[in-house]
Amino acid sequence: MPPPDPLPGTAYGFEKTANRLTAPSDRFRAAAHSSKLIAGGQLSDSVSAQPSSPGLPKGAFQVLKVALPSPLRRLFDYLPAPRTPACGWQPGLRVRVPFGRRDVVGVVVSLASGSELPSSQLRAIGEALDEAPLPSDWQWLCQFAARYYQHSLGDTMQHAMPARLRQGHPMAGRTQTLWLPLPNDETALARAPKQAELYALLRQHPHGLPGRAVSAHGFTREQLLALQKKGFIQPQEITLTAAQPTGGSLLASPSLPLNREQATALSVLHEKLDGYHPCLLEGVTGSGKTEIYLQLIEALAAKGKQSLVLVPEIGLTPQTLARFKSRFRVPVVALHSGLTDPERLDVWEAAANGRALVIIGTRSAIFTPLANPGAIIVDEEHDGSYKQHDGLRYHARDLAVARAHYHGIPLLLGSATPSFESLQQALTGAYRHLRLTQRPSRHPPAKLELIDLRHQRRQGGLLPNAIKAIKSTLAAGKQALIFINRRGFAPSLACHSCGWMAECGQCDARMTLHRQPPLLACHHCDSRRALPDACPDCGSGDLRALGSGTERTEETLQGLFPDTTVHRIDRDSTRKKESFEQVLKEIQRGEPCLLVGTQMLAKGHHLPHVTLVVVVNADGGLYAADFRALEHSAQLLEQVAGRAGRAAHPGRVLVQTLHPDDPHLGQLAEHGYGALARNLLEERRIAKLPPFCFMALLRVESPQEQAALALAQHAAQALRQWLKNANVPVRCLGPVPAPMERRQNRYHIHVMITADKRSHRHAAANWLVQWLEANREARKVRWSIDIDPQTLA
DNA sequence: AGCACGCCGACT
DNA sequence: GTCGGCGTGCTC
Repeated sequence: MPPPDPLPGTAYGFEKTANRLTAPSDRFRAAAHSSKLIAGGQLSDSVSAQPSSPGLPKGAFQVLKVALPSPLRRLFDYLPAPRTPACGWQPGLRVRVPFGRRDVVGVVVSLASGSELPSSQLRAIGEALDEAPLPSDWQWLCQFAARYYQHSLGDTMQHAMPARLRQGHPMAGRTQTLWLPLPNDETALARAPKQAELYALLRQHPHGLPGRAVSAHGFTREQLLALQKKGFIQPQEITLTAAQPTGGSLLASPSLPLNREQATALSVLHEKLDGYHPCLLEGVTGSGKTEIYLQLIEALAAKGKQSLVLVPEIGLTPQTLARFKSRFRVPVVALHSGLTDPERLDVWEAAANGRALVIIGTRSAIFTPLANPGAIIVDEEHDGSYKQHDGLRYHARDLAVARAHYHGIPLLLGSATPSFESLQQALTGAYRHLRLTQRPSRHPPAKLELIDLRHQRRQGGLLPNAIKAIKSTLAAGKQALIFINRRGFAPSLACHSCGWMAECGQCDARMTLHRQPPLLACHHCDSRRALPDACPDCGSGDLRALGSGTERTEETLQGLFPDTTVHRIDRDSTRKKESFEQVLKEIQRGEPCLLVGTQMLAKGHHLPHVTLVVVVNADGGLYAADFRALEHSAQLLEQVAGRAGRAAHPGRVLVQTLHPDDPHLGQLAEHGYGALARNLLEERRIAKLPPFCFMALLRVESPQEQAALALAQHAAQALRQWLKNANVPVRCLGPVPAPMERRQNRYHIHVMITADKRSHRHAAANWLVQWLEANREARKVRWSIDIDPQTLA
């Protein structure tokens, strides 16, 4: 049976709680039904939080609907715990409940007067974990994300809260024991030399030392307790906070002077610091986008408002952080992978209660609650790391749009190479469009020089002309960056006698040849194999490496330039923590050297001494099946090219290609990303591809190809039937095998859904998910739905 | 997702 | 005789 009403608001009792979760701004109420919420189109009613009649149920409620950490897309009814929390029962309370035969942490979503189940089947909440609900903006965002991405609300909430809260730890700030010295007669410690030593140490710290520092000095807990017993010291519990308010002026260091473009952009932003104002800041590499962010943050901080800054995964470097922290005297906190769980909770709390004025983080930071939201800034908004590729498959940039709208605050999307979604919004005027075209160095961005790979000998993937250019760059005392998008020594190993190729046993992929250490590795699963001495098929010893990866190019260059340092920078070479930072520091010192690396090098890093960039092969995205491949490839090329000549020296960018006549590549080389992007947008419009349509992708996977295919087929069939009957204008394609059908011995099948309107796509995706949840066959096969998929792989 | 229950194969 | 494989089903 098809599920009931797939259109607005059946899941999660959403309407019931929406009234408690509506935006603080009145503007939101007015706009809720008509505004463009997410890049690229109208927000459907069915996705928004609908303001509804206020108030809790009139009669005495009897049950609490709780979101639990489970993939099940529904809420569970519970009776109240014996003890009522200080705030009374209300949505947003974290609770511990019995679930099956274990105890789990959940969040109360709504109160109801009764349950569909007889009360004899209901269990009581174990306890409320907090005395006040979780922040309402956080609740709203979880609700929104769960609905928009068709994900379990409980699971979404688990994902969106810090691990400590997920595990049921109390919200109260982290405490630490400080040991304070008391005045006493130390001669009494003559017979306890260790204790005397410890006492002396603490005397030097009249404000106390934390226990950890004491043990770091080599003292034991027993010694501390002995001293306490004798009245020499006393412990003090203090609450640690991520951000201590700091007095005095806002800025720790002065703002930088702005050029005219920057000043114009900033004054436009300053005009509207209140209300939802989405804005695309399209600025070429080195045009000073960060300075705009900093001065916008400054203006908001002056009014006591918080700024949430999202940066790409690899963008959250100590340097970026230092730049923000050293500018402001106000509390700046960062959410990065290096934090411990308690530290993360600290940051969360500091943001939730308004103590932290600047919050910087990667993708998941979009779920940080804000007490006084001022603006959301998404740096490098086109970056792929904003999209989560498993579980809750959210796009942090899109949630940022939704959130800025909800709060009624400005949204600033910055990029040198904007995503087509954001660019289209800017071109239609839905977003304000600010452009920065000047670089402080006054050099125009280096043009790409295409060089023909066909019919030419190459060494380590490099053409003679490229090698010549590298040579003269080194001779001039500069650095060159060689960009290859392939790790390892060579992308494959082949037998020249019989044509055998090293293939992964678990994936439809070739194995990559590595030299350090020597082995064959699959880059799509974790399988690796020893290097064969001879061809496993024909026994020939004539095995050859095909193509070049970073290792091979590094080796070739080291051979060609034995007196020059060659740094290889990829996931393999920088596996050890800190080593990347170390190498970057050395590079920034400016000795002539060569950098060979993957994407890691392409993005964001300041490499002032690089004057030559060589792209070993630009063809990766040119003729790929994925309709976004060209967009991503153009972004990457433009970003790499931006590494050349950032400081006082003009740069060159050599792009090796098998298709020097390709019109897209030609346009990128001649007129830059902006021109190509605008052109490709027209192609997308004609082909009715995003951002001119809305997609959802059903992925089905199973170790048995037939099982995956059968489910996908039945799902597609059922959906088509429903679309026809309900007269919903949505297209359904497939099932088709995924581009790499077999990965880790699992077969991947896709069904694609496209619609002209977001609301129609939402209705179809929602129906499909409910059909799958109710389907027995679907329980045996793994499936997931990807809303706004970024890649079709 | 967990975590049971349940019914068939090789082992102390 | 049991330990344990993963199929099936449930969680308010």
